[in-house]
Amino acid sequence: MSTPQGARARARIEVTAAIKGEARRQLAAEGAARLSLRAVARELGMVSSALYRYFPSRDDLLTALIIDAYNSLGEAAEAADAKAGDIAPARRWVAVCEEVRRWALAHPHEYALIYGSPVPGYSAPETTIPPAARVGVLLIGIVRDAYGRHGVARTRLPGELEPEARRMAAELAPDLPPEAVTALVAAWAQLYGLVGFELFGQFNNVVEEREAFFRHAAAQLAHGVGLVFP
Amino acid sequence: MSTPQGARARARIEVTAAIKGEARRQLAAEGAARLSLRAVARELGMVSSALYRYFPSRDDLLTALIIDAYNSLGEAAEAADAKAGDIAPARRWVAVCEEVRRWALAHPHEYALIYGSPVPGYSAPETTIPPAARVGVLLIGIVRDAYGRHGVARTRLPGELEPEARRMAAELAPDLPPEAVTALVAAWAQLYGLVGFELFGQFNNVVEEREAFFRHAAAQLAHGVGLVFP
DNA sequence: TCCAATGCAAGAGCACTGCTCTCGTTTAGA
DNA sequence: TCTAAACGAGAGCAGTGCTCTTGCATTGGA
Repeated sequence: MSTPQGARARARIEVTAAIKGEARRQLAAEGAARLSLRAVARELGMVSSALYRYFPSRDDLLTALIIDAYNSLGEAAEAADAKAGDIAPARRWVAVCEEVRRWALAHPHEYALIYGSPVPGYSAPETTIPPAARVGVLLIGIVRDAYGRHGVARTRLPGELEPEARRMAAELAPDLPPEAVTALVAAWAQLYGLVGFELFGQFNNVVEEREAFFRHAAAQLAHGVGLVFP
Repeated sequence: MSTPQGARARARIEVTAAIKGEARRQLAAEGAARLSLRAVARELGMVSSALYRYFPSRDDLLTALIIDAYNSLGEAAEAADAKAGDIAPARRWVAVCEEVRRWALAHPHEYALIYGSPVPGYSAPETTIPPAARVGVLLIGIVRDAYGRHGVARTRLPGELEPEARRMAAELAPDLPPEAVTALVAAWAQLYGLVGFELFGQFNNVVEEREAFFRHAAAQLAHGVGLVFP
């Protein structure tokens, strides 16, 4: 385990980790746009061209950071859900939403990297999909739990949306009613609207008590997907 | 009117407009991050340093484009509202939301510039506030109209949010009940969550029938702020 | 054990970027 | 008419991502 292959392979793993670590530091400090390969190399005492042995391009380094950010957010959300324990699904929902907001405020540049404007000329590879889905999967689980316990409040869908709702349900949560899945997907996107507006300054001079405002809005989102507060 | 001052002032206005025009073209084609002062100057047949006589920095040029983008979106939304005519407020709401989405899909880079991650080291000056508020003001007007016609559905606010809700109402729409204003601000942010997720690829492999999905979600938002569909 | 193949760091260099400074020229106002 | 401001052009600085070549060190097979 300590030396799976030769010393060379071990060194490679260590250097790769050091590059990612320094890149993450610079990302957190300055943002993705100011993340410079040369600065990372400089800080690590190596020359910029040497860095290309580990990451073929700046975009590949960014991809690694994107995956890390998704996983960090996913882990935080999952931990918050676990810590919430066996409470009403609606309260679990709010707890997870609040943790997403907390994580975003603590890691603004990472958040901007994964949920802000995409870097031009960059398209995220398939590898980012599973980490990106973690929060969504978690929210689905909460609604599933509520459905198993006492059902969810049901609403009517417009006819034009019914086939799509059925398709999404089949794809994401076959055990849930299509209206619930549709509402869930919308609430998922709306959650990030709330977080993004606060983080990117759109709430400046508008909302002051942001935590209380967010808590209320998250509770309304829960209500929208059919979760009820006991 | 044609020559308000001398030929020099007129030329200045024309050159400034040409720079903004070319910059807007490059922004639409490549995105804000790839907008290059030198490329703009090159395309206009001038040398890069000459451009600094008109815009003191790249950020100032970006600010001009941001204001234009906000105004373009605001005009589109206002036009869509005017075109909708004297229909039920809930339907006006959906019409405006759909126009916001349409504009965003037609101008993805402009949308990313104003609602995506902020450019690092850049803080929007005060001048951007009024254009940025146009869509919000329009939505407030719709709810006000509904309130004047037949009131809006009222919900209860948690106690911790009441002072903030009153403050927001006093600031944004003193003639509306605080719960309505709170719901309105949340729905405003959530609208951009829906649009951003579609535009930035978060709906890939999740939502297919995006127009119908969005229409339904926008109607649910209207419902959330107390508007009713006749 | 030796040796060829490979991995790696370093350096030079290319084509860019935003931005500054200087130098003549043109223009507008006193 | 004279002067100060505005202007375009050019050179130059410090920085960027990325490529290519050059040597050295390590590795795995004969």
